[in-house]
Amino acid sequence: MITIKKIAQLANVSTGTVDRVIHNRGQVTQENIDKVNKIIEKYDYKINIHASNLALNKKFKIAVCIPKNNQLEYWKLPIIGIQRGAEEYKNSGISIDYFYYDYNSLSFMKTCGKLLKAEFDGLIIAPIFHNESLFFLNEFKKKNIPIILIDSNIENIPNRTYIGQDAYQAGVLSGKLISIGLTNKKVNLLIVKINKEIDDTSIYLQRIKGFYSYFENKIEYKNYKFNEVNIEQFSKGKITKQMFEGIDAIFVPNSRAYIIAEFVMKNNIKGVNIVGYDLLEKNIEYLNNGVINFLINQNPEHQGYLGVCNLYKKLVLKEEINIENYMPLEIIVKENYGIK
Amino acid sequence: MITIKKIAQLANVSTGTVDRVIHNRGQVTQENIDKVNKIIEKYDYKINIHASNLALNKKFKIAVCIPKNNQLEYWKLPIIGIQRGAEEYKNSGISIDYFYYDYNSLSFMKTCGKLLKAEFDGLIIAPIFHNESLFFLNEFKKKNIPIILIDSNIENIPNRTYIGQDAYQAGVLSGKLISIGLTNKKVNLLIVKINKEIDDTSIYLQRIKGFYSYFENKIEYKNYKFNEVNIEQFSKGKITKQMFEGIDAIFVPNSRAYIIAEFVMKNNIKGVNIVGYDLLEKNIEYLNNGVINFLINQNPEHQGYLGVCNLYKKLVLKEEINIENYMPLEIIVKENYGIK
DNA sequence: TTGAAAGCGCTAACAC
DNA sequence: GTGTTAGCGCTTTCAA
Repeated sequence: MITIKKIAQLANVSTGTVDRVIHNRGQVTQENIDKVNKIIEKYDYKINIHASNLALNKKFKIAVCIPKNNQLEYWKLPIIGIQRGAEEYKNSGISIDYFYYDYNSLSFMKTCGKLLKAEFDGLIIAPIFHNESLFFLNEFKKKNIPIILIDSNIENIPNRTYIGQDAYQAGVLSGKLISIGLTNKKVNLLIVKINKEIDDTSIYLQRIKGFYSYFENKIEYKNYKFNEVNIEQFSKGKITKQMFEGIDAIFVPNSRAYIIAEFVMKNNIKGVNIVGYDLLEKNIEYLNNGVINFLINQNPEHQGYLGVCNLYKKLVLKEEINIENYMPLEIIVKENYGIK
Repeated sequence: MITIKKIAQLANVSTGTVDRVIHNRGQVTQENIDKVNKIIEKYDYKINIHASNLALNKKFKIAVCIPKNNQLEYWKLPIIGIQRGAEEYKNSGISIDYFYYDYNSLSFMKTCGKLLKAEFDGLIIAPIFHNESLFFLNEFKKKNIPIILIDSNIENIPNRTYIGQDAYQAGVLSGKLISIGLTNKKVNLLIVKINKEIDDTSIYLQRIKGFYSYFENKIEYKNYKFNEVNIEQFSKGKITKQMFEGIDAIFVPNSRAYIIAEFVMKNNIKGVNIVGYDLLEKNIEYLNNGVINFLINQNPEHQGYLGVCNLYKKLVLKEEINIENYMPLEIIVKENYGIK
């Protein structure tokens, strides 16, 4: 392994000059630039990361901006992953600051405002609210730091990294899963949209789009009928038994399938397939007792962990990172849940 | 962040003494040991990995011992993952030496013999052959280096790391998958064992065990009948049409489901569910045209990648690594194949 | 049993 | 434009 010192000797220049060439700091004649680059190439010089980081003696601060997790079970999971990553890389100069927001756009914007004033070297953010995110991400860009989006994707942000599900494809898959085992001549599907105040997050809409697309232009599904109902999350009373009359299968495009499963179980409704998302405790409960057939997991814990790993790679190892990291679409049934 | 120098000042000793305490090198009075440890604790001293590695100036060699991949499509995949890891950590002093073996126990032992004489700091090995592996792993242990098993597990080796599938549970899952959509009163299942010369690898046997266990003691499956056939891999002629008479579903406990799928398709046999393992090209082909219903993926690429990551963590970052890393049991259907 | 000091390879400030 | 050099924090050798 050749070092800067050796390169300097071979090129008849000083280590300072070699360093300037390597980092494009300018102030070197073209002649010397060429000389040094030739040697670098010839001997396949690779920077010694340890020496570099020691000399830089820089600590890296990562800001994490995601929903508060004390109310939302789902959002505990990315945190767990992030903490695992933090633990792993703490001796390499990585530290983490958390910026939580409540699950509404106002709080999101406030937190982003704080973030604008803060100092950090990398950002992991769950950009739940599309337009607001678009605005702030463009602001953050000016800080010229690596930005990692988890959970929700925002395109059109140059040079950002996305870690999460391909929401559209996740919808397609749910279409497949829901149609497994449906052998009736006529099939009635129910899509249940269980919303918070605003839940037009792009993930949600794309899943529904993907779901429908699965059935498009396939003759074997020409007798499928699709019904949609909207339910407010906190008014379970609005769920009625008649919604389920004649229904063969139910698709819940967010993590709240357990609300439907609960109703189905209590009212002893038989023979409906339920497909939903995310491994919340209650979802798992109904998966285990057979009310929910399939859950699609987007591995939020791993998303968080990968977020930290990617920033470690970028900041410490100085490597390029992928622009897009889609999580595998994990199909979860009772028998493969919890295998680590 | 406190440094060794500061600790030395605070304890009124030299940096050498602090270093001796930190690394338990002995040659220090109990009094000084206590003094230094107290300060370390008080200020939560963490070693600076970069400085440490720079001073050690050590390069780490990883030996990789897996089947040759020019004939075996499957074994290309761990290599891809390993190469990805190698690329990622090459500037941190990690390099990789490959030791390939042919898929038979003699070649495996020969290669292990070479390995015994070689010098390296960490080992990634696919211990396909159980007894042979048991012997050699115990020999490798004497080198006192971290050992990572991928693909196949060997228990009873103290302090080794396993990265791979929980084969038993993978069998259980295939039981579940095969019974999806089977609504007949009487069900005939066929287990097709397609063997190489010796294919009593533990993975294979455990999958079959897990498969049967899924149906045990469940009344809803009391009308299931199980049939087994053995086929030599290279004598496809032995597959006969009558094997499939009255059969509702077929379980192939290794990666060769495509052989059955091919026969089923050519002979226009309808209405059998096929469940198999691994995303070989041919398996995917039959998954895509609907002959194979489910494939269970054990993510061999990721196994390789994780192997390198784990050794990086252990050797470079000096962190403890998990003893067991089970891959999630990925259920693959057409709609979620290839999402990265 | 201890301390002093050189050196790992790179960075960056400073002097020329 | 270029060279010199101190210093990042740790390891290890050597002398005491």
